[in-house]
Amino acid sequence: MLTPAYRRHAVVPPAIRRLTSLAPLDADDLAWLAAAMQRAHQVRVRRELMVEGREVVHPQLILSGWAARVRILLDGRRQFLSFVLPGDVIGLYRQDAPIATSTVVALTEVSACPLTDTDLSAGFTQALAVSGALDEAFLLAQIARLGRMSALERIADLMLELHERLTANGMAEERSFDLPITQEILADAMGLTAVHVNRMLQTARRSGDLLWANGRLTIPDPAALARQVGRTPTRVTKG
Amino acid sequence: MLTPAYRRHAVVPPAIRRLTSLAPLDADDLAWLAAAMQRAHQVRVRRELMVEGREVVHPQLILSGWAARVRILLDGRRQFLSFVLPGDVIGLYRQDAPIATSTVVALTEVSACPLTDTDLSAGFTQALAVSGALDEAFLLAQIARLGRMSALERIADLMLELHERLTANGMAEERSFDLPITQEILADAMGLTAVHVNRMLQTARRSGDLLWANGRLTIPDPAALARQVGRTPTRVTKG
DNA sequence: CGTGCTATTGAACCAGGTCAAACATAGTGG
DNA sequence: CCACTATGTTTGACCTGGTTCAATAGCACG
Repeated sequence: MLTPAYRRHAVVPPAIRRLTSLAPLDADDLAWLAAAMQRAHQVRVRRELMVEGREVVHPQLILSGWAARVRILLDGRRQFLSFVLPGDVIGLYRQDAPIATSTVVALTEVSACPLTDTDLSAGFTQALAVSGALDEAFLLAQIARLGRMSALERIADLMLELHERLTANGMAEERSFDLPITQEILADAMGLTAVHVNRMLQTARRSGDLLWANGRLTIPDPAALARQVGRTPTRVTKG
Repeated sequence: MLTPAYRRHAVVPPAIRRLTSLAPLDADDLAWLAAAMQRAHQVRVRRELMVEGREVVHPQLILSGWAARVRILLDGRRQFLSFVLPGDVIGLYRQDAPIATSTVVALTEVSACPLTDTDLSAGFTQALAVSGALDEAFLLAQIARLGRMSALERIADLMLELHERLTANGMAEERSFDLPITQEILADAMGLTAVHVNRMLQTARRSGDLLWANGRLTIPDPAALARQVGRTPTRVTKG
């Protein structure tokens, strides 16, 4: 067996980084994963990886780029349900003949690979289970944000969540990460208008809580901000 | 084998009614279910069926009564994440050593039974998978409501959702159902204040969209209201 | 009858929305 | 190299849906 590509590089790809952090994967698991990653395909910005109501062929593992689950109301109002990051899996359902419960759209150029049944080795199953549980936890957090937090709190809380998730797959620094979205997208994720998001970001910048410039978000003091908005790390397994 | 209790009655219990509507259950499945239901226990109003962050022992099937998943912020703000109705399953995780991602609290007296591993027969697995997918779909709907709908739309949309769910387990009439909650609970579910919920309910009543009196909610014309708020039935499987 | 919810109403207030214009910035094609 | 277009950010003035606070009323229950 050849040494997988990621072993020859200094950096482990985000998707592998994340999955191995969810459950211990052995050599077999990693080999399957490497094979799956061979089948990666690119998705252009604004294109859909999955469409609500349509039948799901197979789950997909995101390898790079940002995507989001989205729902559009009849009059055009748009709500992003969650962000989809490298290492995330979409379209994983356990029932027969599943249809997608939401549309997933690429926010940047995205690379993703299908996960066929044969990819689901032992260690993998556990990793996907944990991943699914985390997905749910993030949906719950999103509900609490939209329902009961102020605009400023929502933004701070989301940024901390993204920082947490991007840290898990090696895409974040100690106190910053690339944030390749527009203020309008952030607004549609937080149930706000772009104008108000802009103003709140300025407020956050003035108070030194959040700096966002040139596509990079900086949280000067993540721990302090987390304390301030009452956020605790998301956990779904014991130990 | 004795005839299960529900066969001797004219009405099928809501939990069984719902589960059989999610996937065909054979005699074996139903026998297991009947056995599980023997182990039912009661939970008093305001008591918790499950606590966020605590390890989950086994999943529980709700047999009667209303519950809700809830999150409380540090300063006391409360957000209900979803309603839990008879036939719903809570605490079903696929990973090892799972911890609950949210607290589930009884809104009325609740009867629930644990689902031990032995309960998970063949047909059951599919039913639980569909149930899980529906749960997720309802969380997504909740996000869209909170993020992008007006107070009136949120209430109408939620009532239609509840009507849909209660119809599935036989607890709703053609155009009405029992709604055993307070306006304050509804407010905390919709990210509003009780005062505003009260006013919007009056508006809905005046316009003839929604009538709520004596713990019973009536939707004079469900189809028309659904059209009005742009709601389509929640589906997660083909066919 | 008091005590404790829950529902209802009124009045003042404000977080966030709306509308519209200005200002970047980056392609892109001539 | 310069319009020209397109997309994103920023700002100002004004507006409104929903909140807040406080008081009243209805009702079940011990």
